[in-house]
Amino acid sequence: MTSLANHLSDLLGAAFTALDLPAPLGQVQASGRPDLAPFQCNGALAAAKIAKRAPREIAQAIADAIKEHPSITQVSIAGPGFLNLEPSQAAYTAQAAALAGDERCGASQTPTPQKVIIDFGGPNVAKPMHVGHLRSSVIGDALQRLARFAGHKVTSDIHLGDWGLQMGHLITELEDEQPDLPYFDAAATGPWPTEPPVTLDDLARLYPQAATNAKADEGRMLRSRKATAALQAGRAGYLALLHHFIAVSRAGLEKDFDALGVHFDLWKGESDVHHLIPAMIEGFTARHVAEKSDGALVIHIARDDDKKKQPPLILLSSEGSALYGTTDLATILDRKNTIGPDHTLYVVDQRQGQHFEQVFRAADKAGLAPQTSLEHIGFGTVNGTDGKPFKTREGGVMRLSDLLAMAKTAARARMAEAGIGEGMDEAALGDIARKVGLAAIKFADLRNQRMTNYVFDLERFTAFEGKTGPYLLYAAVRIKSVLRKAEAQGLTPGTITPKSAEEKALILALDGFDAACIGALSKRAPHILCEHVFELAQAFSRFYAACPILPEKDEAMRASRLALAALTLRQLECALGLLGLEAPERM
RNA sequence: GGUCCCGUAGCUCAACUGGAUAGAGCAGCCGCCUUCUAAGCGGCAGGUUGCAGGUUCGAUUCCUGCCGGGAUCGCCA
Repeated sequence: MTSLANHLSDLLGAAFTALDLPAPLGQVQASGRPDLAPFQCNGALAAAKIAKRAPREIAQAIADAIKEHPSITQVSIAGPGFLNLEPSQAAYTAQAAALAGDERCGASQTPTPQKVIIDFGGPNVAKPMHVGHLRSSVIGDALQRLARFAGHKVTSDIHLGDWGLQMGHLITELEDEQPDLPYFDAAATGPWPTEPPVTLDDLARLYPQAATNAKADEGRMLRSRKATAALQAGRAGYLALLHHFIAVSRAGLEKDFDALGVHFDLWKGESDVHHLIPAMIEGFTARHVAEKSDGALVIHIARDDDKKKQPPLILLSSEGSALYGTTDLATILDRKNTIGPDHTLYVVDQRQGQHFEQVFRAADKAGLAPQTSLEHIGFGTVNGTDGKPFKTREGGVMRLSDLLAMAKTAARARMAEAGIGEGMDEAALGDIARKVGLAAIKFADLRNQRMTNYVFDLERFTAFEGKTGPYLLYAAVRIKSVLRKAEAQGLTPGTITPKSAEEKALILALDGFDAACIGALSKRAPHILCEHVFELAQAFSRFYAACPILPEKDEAMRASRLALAALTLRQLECALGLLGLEAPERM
């Protein structure tokens, strides 16, 4: 189906074409002045430059050409040549019917499906999930859902950080604490204990400890780097430790991501492409893509027209170990061989922008993938209300699981206060609180433009009023309640025939879904969809306040409003789903 | 110091790639529950878009220069 805005754009486009002007000038958009008309077209102003004619004169010609069309009830010219368009009653009715009859609630599918990989630049095995991981998880998840919904073939990969220096840090730090473990004997070949020598808490403690020590002591750093190289060279005890670390870490991560409702097709990590590295590097060297520099093996990626100095990508450190960029290249190679993606998105902190620039250029230079097929989806850092990196009151990082628990508790308290869910069992209440708390957190994150730095404010995250996740859920829940009662009374929805301003406004809001999905995906900007869902929920709330549904005496009008409510719920739940939110039955 | 990003209401953020009177939410004030969930709805107030120039019919948006904040700059990720 076609949105009303697109339908009108086609109409205006034809009118522009008839004047020997480009059709895209006919682009119709939601009006910036909804008090004047719901839609506007600014093409006459741009056309004035091309045709060297007065903009109002062109606008008048366009208006004359379209004013008799059945979809339009009024067209007027304002200011320097804005065209204001008011759709006809027939257009509203037809559009509502089309939306109600469309399985996808008005959202189109891409005409050019692609194979897309979404790399979440996963958590580091050595560190627990904290609030900083929220962004990549939630943004990446919204993008994978949007891309799938649009018809692309998506493969998501958490892509754990499990192969670099952090493993050397963990190994050597553990050795200092428990030197008698069998893993540290260079000659030992196993078998190894099946019980992991560490817990999740141990990992969380060991890594920062080692990193701090190494920063202060060059000799300590060298031990970590040598251990990293030895691990990568295949030392059996270290590999056994690696597998323990990954298993312990993954068990914790699965719990966290499950609680967050984020799922991946692949749980790959850097260590999974280890076996590809030697041959890859050999090939690079043979083809003179890579060369020696200061004891390391590098790929030069600087270009003559660079404004900014581009340091080379380091493939092998002077200790002989692979680095972050090396495994990223090997991963691109692996994906080329196993999946053959058209496009790869890396949803990773903006601070790694330079790293990805290096990797993408190197991949292009080495013939692994064209640079245009690789895209870094950066985002701002998570700061506290003071503008500095977020810390708890005690000065530590806040764990994601603690944040989720807090939001859930706050939601539960709000329900008790409002007397919601009396008579329900504890499990059902907990499930509602979980959904509400999760919606609060996810929406608070997603509604921000991706690139700007992000202020983490616990109060805002657990707020349930205003422009929040729970507000959206609440709109859906109220519709569900109405529909339940309608069904109990044997009432059935009918043809949507909007009469009031609120009903028309709601149809227009519904009609914006397609543009929101396209915008959010093409700009990799979930906040555009957030904006749409909020406007939809708002339009519904106004309709709900102004237009009685069940108490309405006129049968046709009641059936019309019931159908409009049902349609709204369908799109609301669809859009919420794309953002990774879920509406309960009651709240 | 080089490069990049940011600066919009008291606070947190939008503004569909140059359009009309810069919009929301929170906080503040005033109304609305014996009609479907008040986690709601309506209204009021709140701005020289960091500063100064430039480009043009028109600038939060594009260009230049300042001021202020952040990120990053070869073997960490």
